Amino acid sequence: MLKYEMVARDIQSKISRGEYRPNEQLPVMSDLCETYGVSKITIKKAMDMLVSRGLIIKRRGSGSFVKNIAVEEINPPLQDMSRQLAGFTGEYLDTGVEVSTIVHEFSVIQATPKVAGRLRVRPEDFVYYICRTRCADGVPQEIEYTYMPISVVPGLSYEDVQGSIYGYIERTLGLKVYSAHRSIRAVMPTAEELTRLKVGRDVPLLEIDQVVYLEDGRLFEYSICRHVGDRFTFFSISTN
Amino acid sequence: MLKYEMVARDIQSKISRGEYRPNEQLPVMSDLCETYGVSKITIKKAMDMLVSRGLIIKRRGSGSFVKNIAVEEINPPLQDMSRQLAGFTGEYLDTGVEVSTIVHEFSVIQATPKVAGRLRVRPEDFVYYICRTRCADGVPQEIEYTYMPISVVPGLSYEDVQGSIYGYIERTLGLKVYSAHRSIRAVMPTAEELTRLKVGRDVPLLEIDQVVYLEDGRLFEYSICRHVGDRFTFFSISTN
DNA sequence: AAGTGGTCTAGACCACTTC
DNA sequence: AAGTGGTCTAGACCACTTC
Repeated sequence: MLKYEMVARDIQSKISRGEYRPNEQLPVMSDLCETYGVSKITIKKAMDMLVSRGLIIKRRGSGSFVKNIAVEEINPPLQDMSRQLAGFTGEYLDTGVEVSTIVHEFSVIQATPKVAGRLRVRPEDFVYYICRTRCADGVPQEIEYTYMPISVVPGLSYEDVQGSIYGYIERTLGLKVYSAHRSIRAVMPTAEELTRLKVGRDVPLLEIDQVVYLEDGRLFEYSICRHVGDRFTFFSISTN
Repeated sequence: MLKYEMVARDIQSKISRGEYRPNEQLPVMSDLCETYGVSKITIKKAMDMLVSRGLIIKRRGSGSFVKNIAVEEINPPLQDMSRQLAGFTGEYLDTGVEVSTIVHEFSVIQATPKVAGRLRVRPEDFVYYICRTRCADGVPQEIEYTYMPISVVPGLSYEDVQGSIYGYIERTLGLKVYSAHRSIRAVMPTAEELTRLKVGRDVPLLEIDQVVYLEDGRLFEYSICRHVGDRFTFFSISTN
């Protein structure tokens, strides 16, 4: 266990136990160095983690303070960022929810100009096109329109597409998903989506348009994912 | 100018000029130390900034790589995170767009249980309730339902509410907005919103539910903001 | 003037990947 | 074995806030 992780974890547990209370000033860094027997830069790194988790605030010249947050928001931290890249299957891991998939289309096509632009391949290059409805306990949650260059994700089979594509990429190909660039909008379902998602025509969808990168910097996915409005929430913490 | 900022800026400009190309490996840290005449930890901090901006990827044991991104995405970086806390007025600063506001309601009420819970005040405490439609060049963009404890934001006047509340908080009260915790969903407009936002009943809205914190850790705002669907996009970059 | 957190260094040691 | 980035230290110096 890394030192800064241990310190961050300990301070976080003190906040959640009420030992450090909302709006209270935390001990100064030099005191924390003594308490934990670590250097200043290690304390700083631990505090920076707590800032990015939305738990504390730092002010140069004045000190660090616990945010006025509810205990429920502390543990686990406000959003489970670690699952934002896990994919649909990963999202429901260990939740006891049964995930199922309806494959509407799985084909290899030549990239349209728009898809080629987003995937950064040439317009004539071959890409997989996959359209799937993802369900939780049998209830449709989202519909995905996914494009992947066959050169980056070779050997994808119908069985993989019925299950977890990320599972295939990580376990079979040995690649690691690294980051996603997303934009989010509200949209209405198309006629086709109405039946596939089993929603009324007055139900809005949250559309996430994203490109996803591997650990080696290569772009392997462009996808548009449309979530049923009343069944999905996206979390975000911004800090100055 | 801080050293790590200078280094980050220089590497970023080399990426945008094509000197470092997509998927190319960057010089190793020890070389960058020599090139810029700074220590390893300063290089690391600069590279970490580029990772969080979505431009590069780091792999322990193998090196750092430029992501396969389009030049247009590089400069300015993928989303202007710095404006995510600027408020509606700040968002349009220096864009030449004329921002206007329609105040539907501005009152002091006793916090309902829900609002008290979100604002972390007692249910009987007084809070401002402000409902406004915000327009850009006369076109309605969003409707805001805002709650603020009068104890944290004293002296708010009708004039402030017609303009920028954040301007009042920062310039008159001398407080600084620090961070926001948000959740995002897709919703349909109410009958009232149809007329206020001048949209059809088939236009979805992007709802952002947020609490906002000051630099001293105090919670000063709970707001629900509903953006017209085809006129708003929210950006996000996730990294493992 | 005193106290806060932020930047930066030189260098030791470590975890991981590649060969 | 060699090369990569990551963690950590002790300490200098700095920017900013508070009194």
